[in-house]
This record gives sequence, structure tokens and C-alpha cells, in this order.
Amino acid sequence: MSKKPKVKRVVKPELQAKGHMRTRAAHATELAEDYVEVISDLLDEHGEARVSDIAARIGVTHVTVTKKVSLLARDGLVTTKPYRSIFLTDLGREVARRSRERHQIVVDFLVKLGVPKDAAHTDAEGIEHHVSSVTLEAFKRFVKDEVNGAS
Amino acid sequence: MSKKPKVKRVVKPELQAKGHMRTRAAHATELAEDYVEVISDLLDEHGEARVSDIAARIGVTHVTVTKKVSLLARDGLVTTKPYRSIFLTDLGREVARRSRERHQIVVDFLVKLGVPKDAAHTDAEGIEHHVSSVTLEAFKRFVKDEVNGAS
DNA sequence: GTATATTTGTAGCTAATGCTAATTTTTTTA
DNA sequence: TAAAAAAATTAGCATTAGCTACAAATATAC
Repeated sequence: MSKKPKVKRVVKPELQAKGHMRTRAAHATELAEDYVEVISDLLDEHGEARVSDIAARIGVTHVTVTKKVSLLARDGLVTTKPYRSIFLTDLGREVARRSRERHQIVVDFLVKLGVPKDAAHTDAEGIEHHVSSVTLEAFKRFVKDEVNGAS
Repeated sequence: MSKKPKVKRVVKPELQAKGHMRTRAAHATELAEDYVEVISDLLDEHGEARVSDIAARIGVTHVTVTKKVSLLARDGLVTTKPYRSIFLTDLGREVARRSRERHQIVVDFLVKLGVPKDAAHTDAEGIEHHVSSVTLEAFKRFVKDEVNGAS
């Protein structure tokens, strides 16, 4: 039977597996980063980060937030006291800083590329966690470089 | 006390929530897409897609694959028979096609941007699922457009 | 200061992704 | 063809992310 076309060998399997594993690892951290980013924003804006405000920004119920926050506390990113505002630890602040920086780079990059601002923001939310440092540098270069879309 | 700096209002909360919700939705589909893509590749290359090969490419145990495959079958993306190769349904093939197309665009885009091939592939794995159609179009434009890095 | 409203927390559920260990089926090899 | 090897399945566990419903604490209003 004519089975076994053996078309193009796209990528090496191990490399592919590595890619998927990296994606999985990214997933593990990205939700935490999102929370920390939101908490950081709220602290900047209101001086406190309440469960219900976090919930509103992330689009989940307050219960989900409470649960996640306790995991973040376990992992040393935030401090909590019952019925009190959530605050960031030093580590949490550092994660927030890097996260926000990366987010901004991705947004700027997409905007410069011609993506509408709203879409840029939404897409950045998803993309930012999957960008390696090499790619991030490339993004930065592109944003800085003035000679790009120069018709 | 001097609390309440009220710095920059970055994004509207509802918009931000929407972004996070979209990211969550993307997560729900992206693993399925990864599997379908891998299965499609294996079918092209060997005429069959075995559990152990899928496991090797994705980097998980064969048990995890078996479980996920049964969910994919439930969702109408693949067909399975015990101890036999997995095949794609029409829907599965369509998903694979679109997925691969998107993947390729992202890879080409990153490469054109100056990201090394290996990193481009790895990053694309994570990024491809979070790219809206608007952004994808922008990527395409950038790849096609010859006047970019033109010094 | 008490009553009401808001906010936070807890209990208990579903579903998905991962794993190891043990079993069963299929394939290969001697 | 019978034994050994390889591959797939099943059972059962842990973790995480969601939810609703209910209880407790805090804040607000009168």
C-alpha cells in the first residue's frame, strides 16, 4: 500500500518536545504573573489591592481569587491577612516589574507593527508570557529602530 | 497619610478582564491544537499516529496522551480504536491545517525579525495560540513586505 | 449603636493535566 | 508457535483553576 509519504521533516522531535515543555512551564507561571501584575496596578492606583477588585480585573469570581492568592502567598509573591488588602513581597514586586516591562515592550511592538491599540493590549496579555529573551530583544530593536515602515 | 498616588490609568478594567478571559479561552484550545498538529505531522510522516510517538513529541508520558486523546475524541477532533493508531476527523484536519498555517506564519515572522530559527520555533509554539487575526495579518504583511530591514 | 450592605472566606463540587504502578494487548523474535 | 519485548490501557493519586452556595467579618447607613 502506498502509505508513508515521508513528507518534509519539519523539526527534530526532541526540539519539539522541548518547545512544548517550555510552553507548559510558561503556563505554570503566567497566571501568577497576571495576578501579580494586577495587584501591582491596584496598589499603585489605590494603595491597596482587594480581592473583589482583583476579581473584577481578571474576570473571575472572588472565590477563585482568594484561592489563587493563597497559592501566591505560599510561593512567596504576596502577603495576606484575612479581610485585609493583599500586598506584594519584594519578590512579587520584582516579578511585577519585569512582567510589566515585558508587557509594555510587546504592546509597543505590536502597535508599531500596525496592530490597533485595543487588540495589541489583548494580544499582549497572551503573548508576553511566551516570549524568550532573544525574541524580546528583537522586539525591542524593532521598536527602537526608526527605519522600519519608512515608505 | 500620603497613600493613593493615582498614577497612570493603563487600561479600562473591563477591557483588561476581557483580555484575561480571552487568554483563558485560548488555553482551553491550545493544548488540543498542539496535539492535533502533532498527530497531523505523524500521519503525514508515517501514515499513523501512535500514542508513544505523540508522547515523545509533546514530552509527556504515554498515559497523559491516552487521556487527552480520549478527550479529543469526545470533542470530535480524532477517532480512536483501542490499541490502534489515532486518526483525525474532518474537523481535526481542519484545525490542524489552520494551526499549522498560523504556526508557520509566526515562525516566518520571527525569523524575518531576526530571531534565530530554533528560538523562533520554540517561541512560536507558545505564541501562535494567542495571536488574534488582526495581529496575524500584521505578521503576514511584515513577512511579505520586502522593505523592512532595508538599510 | 444597631441594622443593612458589602466584602471576604469556607465547604464542596467539576474538570483538566500531569504522574506512577500494574495490567492487558499487540508485536517481534527466537 | 511460544516467549519476550513493546505499546496501550486502566486505576488511582496530586495539583490547579474554575464554579455555586453558604457563613462570617467588615464597613456603611440610619
